[in-house]
Amino acid sequence: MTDKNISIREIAKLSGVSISTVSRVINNSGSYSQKTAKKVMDVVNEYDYHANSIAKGLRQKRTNSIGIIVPNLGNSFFSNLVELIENQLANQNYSTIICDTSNNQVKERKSIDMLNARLVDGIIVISGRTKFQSESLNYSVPLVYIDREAQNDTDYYFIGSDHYKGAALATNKLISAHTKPFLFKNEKEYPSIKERIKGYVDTYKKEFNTFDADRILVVPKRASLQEERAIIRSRLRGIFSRYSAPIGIFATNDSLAVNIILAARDINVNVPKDLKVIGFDDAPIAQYSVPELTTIHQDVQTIAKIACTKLIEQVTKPKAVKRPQKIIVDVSLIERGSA
Amino acid sequence: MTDKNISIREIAKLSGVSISTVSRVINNSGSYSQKTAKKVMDVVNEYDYHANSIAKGLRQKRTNSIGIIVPNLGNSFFSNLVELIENQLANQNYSTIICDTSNNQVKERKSIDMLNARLVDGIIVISGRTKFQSESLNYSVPLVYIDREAQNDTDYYFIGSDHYKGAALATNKLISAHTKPFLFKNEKEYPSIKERIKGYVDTYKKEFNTFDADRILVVPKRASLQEERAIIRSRLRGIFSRYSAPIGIFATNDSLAVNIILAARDINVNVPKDLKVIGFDDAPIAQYSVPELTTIHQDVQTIAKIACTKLIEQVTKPKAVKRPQKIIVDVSLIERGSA
DNA sequence: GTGAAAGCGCTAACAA
DNA sequence: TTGTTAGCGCTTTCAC
Repeated sequence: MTDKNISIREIAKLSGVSISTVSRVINNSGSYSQKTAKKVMDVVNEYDYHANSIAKGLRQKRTNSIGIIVPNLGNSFFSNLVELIENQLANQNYSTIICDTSNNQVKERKSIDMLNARLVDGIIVISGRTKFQSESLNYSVPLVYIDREAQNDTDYYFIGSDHYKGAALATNKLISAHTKPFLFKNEKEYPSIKERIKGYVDTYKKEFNTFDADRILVVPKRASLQEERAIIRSRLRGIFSRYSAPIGIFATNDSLAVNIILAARDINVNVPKDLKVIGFDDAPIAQYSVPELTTIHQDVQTIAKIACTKLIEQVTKPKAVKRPQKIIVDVSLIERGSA
Repeated sequence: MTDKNISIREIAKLSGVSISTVSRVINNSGSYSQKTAKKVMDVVNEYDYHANSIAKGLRQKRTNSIGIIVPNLGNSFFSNLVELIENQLANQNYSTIICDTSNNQVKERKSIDMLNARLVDGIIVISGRTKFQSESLNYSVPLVYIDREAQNDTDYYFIGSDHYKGAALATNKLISAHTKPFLFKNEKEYPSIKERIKGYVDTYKKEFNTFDADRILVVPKRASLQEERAIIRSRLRGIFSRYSAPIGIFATNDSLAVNIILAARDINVNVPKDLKVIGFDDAPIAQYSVPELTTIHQDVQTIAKIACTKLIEQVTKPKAVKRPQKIIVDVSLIERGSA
């Protein structure tokens, strides 16, 4: 292990040509003879030379790196997305600078400044708590939003699942199982969650021509799962005291849905016989509950692929960039045992 | 949104001083009067100037970025680790370049070359399938290994959980519940898993003065969880046909452990009465099984913290670097319902 | 086909 | 306290 990276200048010296010739050969640009190419490449290989991408970036104003802003890697939906995106980008020789904002707006702002200073070629913004501060970008870097649209920012691509349709699928499934479904949600209402609620409400109204707001129950976040399940149990008892089985519940995410199944078990309610539960996301956990969770599958693979394609398209052909688009990716109902 | 980042030269011009003075002010280095400082900062704020970190990096040979190599972000242990590390680093103004190698050695090699070319100030390598190819690094960048030691590479820090002790804790717990515990494992044997097995075997031998290799059962990975559970069921049936309840099982990871609980349920074996199961990792899933999983908690928080501290120590005080160390982080038994 | 030279934006001697 | 200047390693005109 030598202690220093060799530079293009030394390669030039060692192979007896000029720096510019070395540059041409290793970048396969301009013209050069096969003979010089071989001379140069031999030295390059011998010394395991790799161009300094910092210098290259400074010179070209193009760093072959993409920033990715994510609210919380602890959430499997996000970490899967990031993994898939990183893979796509790496295949095209882009490196990924990751910024986990912990759902914190100050960190989000700092991340953007940092990415900006690092001259990233593009940024992928994955859903976060609040409106993304794109106005704080002081230069025009290609931007793609996933899962949550930027408010007041129609200049960029947006890619997201069809949350509305997913909710409708779930609700209809519950209705056709002879229930008048309830909706369980957490407190926070991200735009994607709003869409799910809307899909549920509309579908419900369409079927029953009426909708009573207390069909929507809120499960606040608590420090421990135990406390959350206690809250769910009391909600469940409330429902079963006023309505008769079977009851249907559409939960706005899978961990909530599984917690409902577990709470039901605690109070001896049979799922799916007396209680039918459908979640959203198709998180790993959906396959570890008893019964396994029926849920709406988000096509993370496709979302990641489109996001990368569209971003790199903008990066490489800034001229050809069409009017920004809103791309909605289809979802599907995965029937397992819970409904 | 202006279309171009303003440079230090323009700030200098606008505030009527030289670029070196601007540099001194924004970096709070050298000396300058309060008056010039104010003049400069006013312009800096007005134009929302941020130093170009690429140029800075090229000049200083220090990029304030850290590379992190991870085998698979889909694994919650790894994604949690990465999230915590990213947070620590961001607090100290380092950005994180992430490389998900998908457990693929070619990608690992490519990642290292890339990080090398990007002049990262340090690299954190999180456990992967095979020996980390540190000899391919052609310059001496500080390196910290997490969860898997580099073979033939004693020049760097290593931080990992006390897998051996964790396994011993689990095994002893099972023994004190009057079982002669079995061990369930997947095919792959990472070094950390090897330690767990060793801890189990040693503890078993210590108690019973003998050890029979078919106490160790292998559950191969399959395309679907259903198939894996079918295999587990048959293993379980085999055990119950030859031994009487209660049976104890130490599983080398939590998802395997939860699958065992689910398989047991399928064949009407009561957990924890007739079958006691202990996992390893304390993954999120451990709290979603019925009964909840008793498991060994890895202190990811501490691991991340030490890794970052040690790495940044090496980055900032290369002289002061002590002899590399192997740091073992304590683990603990979390008693829930499954054992 | 090849080389010389300018310069990307910044920091860090060194002078003044 | 401040300014001048020389590069960091690379690409890219522009000559030859």
